[in-house]
Amino acid sequence: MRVAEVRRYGKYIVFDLDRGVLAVHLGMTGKLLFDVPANPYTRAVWEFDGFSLSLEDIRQFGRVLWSESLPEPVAALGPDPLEISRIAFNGRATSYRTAVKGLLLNQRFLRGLGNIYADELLFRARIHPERRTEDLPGSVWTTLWREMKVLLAEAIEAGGSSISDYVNTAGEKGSFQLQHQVYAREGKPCRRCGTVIEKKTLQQRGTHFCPRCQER
DNA sequence: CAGATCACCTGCTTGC
DNA sequence: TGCAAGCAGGTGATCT
Repeated sequence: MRVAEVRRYGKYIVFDLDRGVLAVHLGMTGKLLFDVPANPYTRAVWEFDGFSLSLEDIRQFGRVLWSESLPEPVAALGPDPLEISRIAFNGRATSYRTAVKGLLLNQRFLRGLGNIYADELLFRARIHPERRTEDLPGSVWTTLWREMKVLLAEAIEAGGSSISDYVNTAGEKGSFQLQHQVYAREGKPCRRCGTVIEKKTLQQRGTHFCPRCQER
């Protein structure tokens, strides 16, 4: 069995094989690591000529899918945030009726945004996370689209956000957590206006925002 | 049917 | 110090 290509597809890592497509989701605590000894959290090991690839996952929220073609849960995901045009973004956004934060986390809307980047994006766009999507004018979607591109580019440049577990395949942490404006900064002053950052639970997710910069 | 809530799992932090 | 409760980069199943 050969791996023809490895690509990212939303939060999935997709392996195109001789036969079929393998998709790995890391969940909250999953890691794909080369050449490490097995431990109690090792969930899978792929042996190649001269090296191995292990999936470690403490909380077991990760998963491995295989199908003759792109597995259905993967194929059902929305467009990639890095690729979507402004027109397409604005067009898709208006077909949902929910809190804007919930929309950003909906992988059928866009594939790949998670809790950290939803919060950071809403802060940059100065949108309150509970604002209803149906109430947001086109200009706001354009702002979200533009800020999303900038935010993700900066986060990728910094190697992502390592809160506790995340590392790349070389075992290295990212540094974007140092640039977070609101995520995990509740009780601290807003870097833009000094107001105390708040945290509340929204749709079961910790949601961080500046009550002044992001008025309802 | 879309949107909201629950459930899954383990480890670490927090508060009494 | 000890222990239980609460919380964590996510999402499929199950409700309303």
